[in-house]
Amino acid sequence: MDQFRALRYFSKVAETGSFTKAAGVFGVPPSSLSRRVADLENSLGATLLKRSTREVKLTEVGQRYYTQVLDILNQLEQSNEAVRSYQAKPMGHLHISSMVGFGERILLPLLDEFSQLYPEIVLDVSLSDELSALSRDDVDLAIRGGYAPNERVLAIKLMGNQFIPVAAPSYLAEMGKPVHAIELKQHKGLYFRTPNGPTPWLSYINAQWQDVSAPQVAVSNNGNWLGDMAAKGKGILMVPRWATAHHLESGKLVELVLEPQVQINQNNDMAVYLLYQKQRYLVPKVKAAVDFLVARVKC
Amino acid sequence: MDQFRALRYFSKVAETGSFTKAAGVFGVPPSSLSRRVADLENSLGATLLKRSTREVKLTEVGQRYYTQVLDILNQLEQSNEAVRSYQAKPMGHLHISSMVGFGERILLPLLDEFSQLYPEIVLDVSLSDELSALSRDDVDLAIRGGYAPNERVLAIKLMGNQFIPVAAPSYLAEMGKPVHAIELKQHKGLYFRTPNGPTPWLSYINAQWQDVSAPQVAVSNNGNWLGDMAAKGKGILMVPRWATAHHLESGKLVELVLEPQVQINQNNDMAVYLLYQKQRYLVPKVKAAVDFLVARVKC
DNA sequence: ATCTTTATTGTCATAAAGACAATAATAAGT
DNA sequence: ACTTATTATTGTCTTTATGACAATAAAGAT
Repeated sequence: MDQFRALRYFSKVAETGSFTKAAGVFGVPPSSLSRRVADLENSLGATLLKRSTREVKLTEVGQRYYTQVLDILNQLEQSNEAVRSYQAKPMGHLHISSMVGFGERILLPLLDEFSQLYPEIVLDVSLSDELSALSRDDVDLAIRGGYAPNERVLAIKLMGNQFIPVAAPSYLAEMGKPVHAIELKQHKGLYFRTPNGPTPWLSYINAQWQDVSAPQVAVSNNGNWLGDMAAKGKGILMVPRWATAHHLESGKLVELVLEPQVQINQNNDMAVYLLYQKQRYLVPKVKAAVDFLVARVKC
Repeated sequence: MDQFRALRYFSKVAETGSFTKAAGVFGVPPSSLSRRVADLENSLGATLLKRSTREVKLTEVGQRYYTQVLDILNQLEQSNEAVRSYQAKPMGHLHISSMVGFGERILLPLLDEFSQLYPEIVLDVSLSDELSALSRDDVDLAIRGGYAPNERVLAIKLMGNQFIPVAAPSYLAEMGKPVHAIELKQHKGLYFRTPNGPTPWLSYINAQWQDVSAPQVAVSNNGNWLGDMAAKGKGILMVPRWATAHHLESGKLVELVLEPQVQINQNNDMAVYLLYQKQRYLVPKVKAAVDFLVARVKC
C-alpha cells in the first residue's frame, strides 16, 4: 500500500468532509479515495471516518490520527521544500511576522538593505502583537517577545526587552521626579495594551510584588503614539529601551531611576526573540534572513 | 511514487551504509532500493547519497534530510501505534445517552463501578427522553424504550419496560380499589409526558381497544415527582416496574391488578434497549460498556 | 413516498514496483 | 600495475497496486 498517498487522501477527506470533494482536489474518482482510505483503516484495524451519504465525520481515533497525520505531512513537505531549494539562491516569498514596535523601529528600516542584497526575495511583513502560530503556517520568520513555543522551533535572542520608565522633562518639572517606586501611584500613566490587557507596573517592595501602576491617562497598542504622548508631558510610560532610544537621545524623554526597580513582569529576563523552524534553516531565503538579522540586530 | 516507501528505503540505506544490506532488511533486491532512492532524489532535485562500490555516504543535504526523515517516520509509527492501542484497550471519551428515568435509577449508580474498572475511559452521559439519532449525533451508546429502530443499529434488550398501574394505599382507601379497567375513568390520573404527549391508558375490552384514562391530576416528564405524587395519594400512575421498585418494596405504593390489563400501548412488548452502531472495527470502549451493562442489567 | 446526492463495489485498464540476470565501477589484494 | 571481489546500476519481464468508469446502495432532503 502506498501509505503516503493513503494519508493524503485520508486527511483531505477529513478536511473537506467529503470523498467527492477531496477526489476533486486530487483529480481522481471518489472510488479511489474510498479504496485507499479503506486500505488505511484496514491496516490500522480501526474506523477513522464515520460515513453517511450526506457527510463524512471523523471518529474519535480518526480525529486524533488526523491531527498527527496533518502535522507529519506538513513536516515532510517542509523537509522536501528545504532540500529542493537547497542549492538555489535565496528567492521567493519570505513571510516575516513581527511585534509592531520592533517592526516599526528596527525591522523595517533594515529590510531595505536586505531587499537590495537579495532582490529575488519578495518580502511579506506582518506586524502584529498577536502571537501567530509559526508551526503549521505560512510564516517563515517571527519576532516575538516570548519564548519558543516548542522544540521544533529555534529561538535566537536578538536583544533585551527590558521595559524602563520614561517621562518628559516638562512632566517631571510639573509633577516632580519620583524616586521611590511607590510614588508612581500619585503620577499619570501611559499604558501599552497587549493581547492580555494593559501591562501593569510592578515593583518588588518589602519582599513582595506590588502593583504600583499610576492612574491611566491613556492606553493604546500603538507605541509611537504613547511615546509622543509621553514626550508631550502627558505622563510616565514603561517602554522597551530600544523603542525609545531616539527620544532619549534627543532629550525629549529621560529615563527614571527608581528604587526599587519597576518592571512590567515578575521575571525581568524579557527579550526579543527571532523564531524559525529549525528544519527550515536549510531554505536559502530563510537562512539569508536569519543570518542577516542576527548580524545586524544581535547585540 | 510511494514516498514513504522511498523514505524508508533511503533511511535504511543511510543507516546501514549499503544498498545490499538495506535490501536484505526489506527482503527485496538491491535494485529496488536503488530505483526508489533514485526516484526520491529525482523528485527532490538533489543528491542525497554519495555512492561508491565500497561505501554509501550521506551528502550534506542528505544528512539533514535523513535526520528529519527519521523523525517523521518515527512520529508516523507512533501515531499508527496509538491507533492500534486505541483499538486494543478501552479508552477515550464514551458518550452515553439514556432515558432520564432509567439513567437516574439504574445507569448512573452503575457507572461509578464502570469508571473504576476502566479508568482510561472518560464518561459523558446525557439524560434525555428525546430520541436522539444515534447515527448523526456523536453518541456511542444509547438507552431507549421502545423497539429496535433500524438495521444499522444493534439493539440489545436490557429489561422489560412494561408499565403497571400503581397507587398509594391511602388513595385506595379513600377512592376505592378499582377492579375492572373501565372503573379507572372514575379515578384520578398522573401522567408521563413523552415527546409525543401524555401517555393514555388503554385496555382491551370487548375485543376493542378503549381509552380508560382517568381525568388528569398532574402531567410531567419527571418520573420522580410523579412517583412522589402517587405516594402521597394524589392519584393512579402508570409506571415501569423497575422505576417504582423502591416504592413497591417500602409499601408506599401498591400494584393494581386490573381486569382486563391496562397498558400504555397496544403492543405490550415494550422494553428498554441498549443501542449502539455496528462498526466494521469494534471499538473497545464501546464493547467494554456494552458487556458491562449487559452483565449488570440484563435480566 | 420520491428524488438527489454520495459512498461503495465490480470489472477492466494502466501504472508502479519487484525479481532476476547482466553490466559497470571501484576499492582491495597480489 | 593488474586482477579480483564487491557493490550499485541498468535492462527486461512479471507481479502488484492504483486508476477509471459504470452500476449499486444508502441516507438525507423535498
